[in-house]
Amino acid sequence: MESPVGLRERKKAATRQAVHEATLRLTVEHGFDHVTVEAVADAAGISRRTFSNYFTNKEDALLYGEEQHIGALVQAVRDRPAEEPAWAALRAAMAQFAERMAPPEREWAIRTRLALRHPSLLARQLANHAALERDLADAVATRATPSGEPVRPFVLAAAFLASLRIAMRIWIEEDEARGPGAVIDEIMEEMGRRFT
Amino acid sequence: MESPVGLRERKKAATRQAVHEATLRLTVEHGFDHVTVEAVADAAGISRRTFSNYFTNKEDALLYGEEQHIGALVQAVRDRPAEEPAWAALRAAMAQFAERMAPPEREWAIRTRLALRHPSLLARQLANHAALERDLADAVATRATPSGEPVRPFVLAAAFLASLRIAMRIWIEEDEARGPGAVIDEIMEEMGRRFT
DNA sequence: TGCACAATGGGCAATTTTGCACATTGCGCA
DNA sequence: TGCGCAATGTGCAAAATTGCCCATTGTGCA
Repeated sequence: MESPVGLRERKKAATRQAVHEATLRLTVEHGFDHVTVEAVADAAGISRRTFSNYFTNKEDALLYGEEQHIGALVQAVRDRPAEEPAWAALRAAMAQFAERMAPPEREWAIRTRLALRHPSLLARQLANHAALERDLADAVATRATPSGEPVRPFVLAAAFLASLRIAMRIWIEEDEARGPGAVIDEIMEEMGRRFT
Repeated sequence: MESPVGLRERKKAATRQAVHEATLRLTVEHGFDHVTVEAVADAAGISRRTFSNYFTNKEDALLYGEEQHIGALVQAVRDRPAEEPAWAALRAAMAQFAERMAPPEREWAIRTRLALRHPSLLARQLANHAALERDLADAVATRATPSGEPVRPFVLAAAFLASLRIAMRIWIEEDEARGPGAVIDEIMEEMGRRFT
């Protein structure tokens, strides 16, 4: 499945991930402004200087995970069989993508959202989101849709991402003890009726 | 208490310790001859080449822990108050030395002893033991003893180490659920009556 | 208002780790 | 008995990490 990556690259990836996670954890715990690069470096077991070798600043380190997820999701869509209809491909990619990551905990999800709501991060997140929407539209552009107008892929991608956001919001707000995947399924199902 | 060691040195020490522990664990599990340097390096998360940067061979890596303990014990004796009598210093050093390391588990101790009983290790262990005896004798040479003949320090050190070996043997063989420290105390007490 | 100071970004050299090549050694098996 | 091969030790260059440096920026306090 994976290409035979050497020790060097594996360690680099592990360090990058560790730095990202340390940044996220400390930010959720203390707030973005109260976390220093030095504290992150300490938590990740590297020097402050080495932090700079991996990320140019805290924002990069913090959003790295999200950007990874975005890339992975887009790739998952691209990897779906070419003949699969657009909406089905999006849902299937989401499903196999979701099962690859640890099930998020409600409390943590809430705190993370709060932590990420920070001025110096918003612009970047907006841009990421736009890029994701564009890439998803790209990835399903050649697939079958109910009617098949040229503009449709963008609408599809937007609807898909909107469903995702809505599902997360509902999951966070509701009391039921079900995972986010279940809510996502529900909303996707509802939204999907309009696009299949 | 500790000198302000930098990140670099701390990491080096950690790696060296990790390599040693990986060597010990794999040796106990599979036997000295069935453990390759490569396997040790993998288990320690470093490359085979880096192993060579820390130890010249498996023997070194395996006996590193023991040699560390030896050094620590000798140092502990040296750190005792100068006016403390010889045997008391040895016992006190042993006590404070023992409480610094994790309480060994019987099964593990047995396996370790067996694993270390290997031709290519024996000579080195003998030498280490002799050195320890010499260093301990040195460390108590200036201290008060019951009669104070010049040769006495060597006898003292030998008796001390013999007590240690006997205590370990008894501890390994007996069924009682007490730690090795208790047995050591008992034997030291008995042996000590002849030297105080 | 201006200064002291912490945080940061990045240049640079020293040190460490890695990957690779090559020679040597010891052992099992044809 | 001799060959094939895995394991090992080591030289070397590339890459990564660290420590130390200094300039810049932002902030709180005198």
